[in-house]
Amino acid sequence: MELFQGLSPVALADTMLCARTHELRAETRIFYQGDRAGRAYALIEGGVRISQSGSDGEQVVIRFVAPGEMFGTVALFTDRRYPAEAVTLTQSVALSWSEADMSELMTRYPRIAINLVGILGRRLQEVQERFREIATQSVERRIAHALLRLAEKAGESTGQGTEIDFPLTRKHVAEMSGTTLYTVSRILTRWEKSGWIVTSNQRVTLRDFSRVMRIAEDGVD
Amino acid sequence: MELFQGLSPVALADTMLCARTHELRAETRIFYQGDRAGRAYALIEGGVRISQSGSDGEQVVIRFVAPGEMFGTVALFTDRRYPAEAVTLTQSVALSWSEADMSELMTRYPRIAINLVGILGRRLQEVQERFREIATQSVERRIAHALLRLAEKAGESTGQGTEIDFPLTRKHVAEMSGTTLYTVSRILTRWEKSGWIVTSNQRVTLRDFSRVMRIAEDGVD
DNA sequence: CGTCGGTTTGAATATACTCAAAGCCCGTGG
DNA sequence: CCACGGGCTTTGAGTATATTCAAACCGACG
Repeated sequence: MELFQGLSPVALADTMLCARTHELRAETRIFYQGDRAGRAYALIEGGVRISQSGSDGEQVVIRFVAPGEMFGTVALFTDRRYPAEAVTLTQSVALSWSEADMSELMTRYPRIAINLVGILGRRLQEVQERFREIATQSVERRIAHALLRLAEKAGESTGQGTEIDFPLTRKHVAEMSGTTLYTVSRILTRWEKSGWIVTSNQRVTLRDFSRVMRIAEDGVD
Repeated sequence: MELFQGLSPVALADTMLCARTHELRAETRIFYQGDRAGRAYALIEGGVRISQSGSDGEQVVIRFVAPGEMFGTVALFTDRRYPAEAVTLTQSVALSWSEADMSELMTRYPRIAINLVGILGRRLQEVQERFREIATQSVERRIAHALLRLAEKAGESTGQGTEIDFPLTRKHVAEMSGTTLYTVSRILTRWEKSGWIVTSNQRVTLRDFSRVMRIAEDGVD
C-alpha cells in the first residue's frame, strides 16, 4: 500500500481505525461518474475497472486497479465529483476512508500527502504516454501496449506464459486502446493464430512476451 | 500561484528566497525529455509548450503553460527524469527551485504538498478527458476542444472575439489533437470561411465562441 | 527581392469503422 | 445430462474518414 508507506506503526493503526471494509461481488458498481465524491478506496483483493463516459455515451477504460492500489482518491481533492465510474471485475475486497478522515490523516501525517504526489505523478505520466500512443500509433501497436500494461500490472506466470489474471472482453480492450471491439477481435485472432497469445474464457495469456513487445515498439507483425 | 496558496507571509518569503529567476527568449528549450530532473519551474510571464516524443520521433503537445502555472514539477517526485521537453513560445520569465529546496519547503510547509495534490489531480482529470476525446470523437470535434481549452487558458477578449494570445502553428494544433497539420489546415480554413474564427500570423481568434462549442459538443458543423 | 517557414489544396490511398449475420462457449434450468 | 439462451466473438463486405505525398502559395523578414 504505497500511500501509507513510511508511516510509523502508530500512524498505520490510526489509519486502519477509521477505514471501512467492503466485500463486493463481481460486476458491482462502487461509484458512478458524477457522484458526489465521499470516500477514497484502496483495493485489497480482486480487480476494479475505472471507466469514463462522455455526454453521448461513448466509454473508455481509464485504468484497471490491481490489489494494493488506490482509486476514487483524486476527486476528494479537486471538484468533489467522481470523474469516472468504478466497477468490480471479480469478487473483491476494498477499504475506504471518508473525506474528513482522509484530510485529517493527511494533515496529521504529511508523509501521506507526499506519497500521494508520487502516485499521482506516476499516473499522470502513464496517461500522457497513452495519450501520445493513441495520437500517433497504429491500432495494432496500441493493443499490444494495452496488453503489456495489463500483464505488468496483473500478470501471473503460468506454464503457458504470462496470464492476465482478470476477465477481459474484446470490448474492454477496445475501450483501453481507442478502437472498436471488431478490430480488437481481428487482431487478437491473428495473434492467436500466429501463436503469440492464447485467449480463452475472457483470459488472455501472452505466450511470446518479447514478440508482443516487438509489435508494441516497431509495429512489426 | 496556486502551489503556494494559503501560505503565511513568512513561508512565502522563505520560498522566494531560494527561487532562481530565468529570463528567456522565444523558442528556448528549458529542458529536454530524458534530462535528469533538477528543478521545478513556475511561469511568471510568457508561454511554454510541453511536448513529448516517442522513440521514433512522433511528437505530441502535452500542454501549454500559461503564467501562474507550474511545470517540470512532477518529475522531481517520480523517476527524476523529465518525461517531456519544455520550450518557450514567446519571451518569458520563470522562477525555479532545486529539488532539495522544494522537498525542504514541502516538508516544512505541508500545505504546499496538499496544494500540489490538487494541481496534479486536476491535470490528471484533464488528460483523461483528452484521452477519451481522442479515443472516441472525430478530428473536427477534437480540434474544437483544443481551441476551447487554449482560449480558456490564454484567451484575451478583443473587439473581434476571443484571441488565443500565443503563437500557434497548424502543426502544434495537430499535435494537441492527434491529427496531421493538413487536416487541421483544411478544417480551420473551412471554419474561417464560415466566419467562426479568424487566423492571422499564427494567432487564432474565436469570433463565434458558442458555435465552436457546438462543434465540440455535437460534432455539428 | 529572395528566402524560408508556414499554409493551402488536390488526388490517391490506407486504415480502421460500420453494420449485419453467424458461430461459439458457458452456465443454467429443465 | 442434455438442451437452451445469452453474452461474447468472429468474419465478411462495403465505406467513411482522415492520411500521405506532392506541389504551389503566401507573407514576413532580412
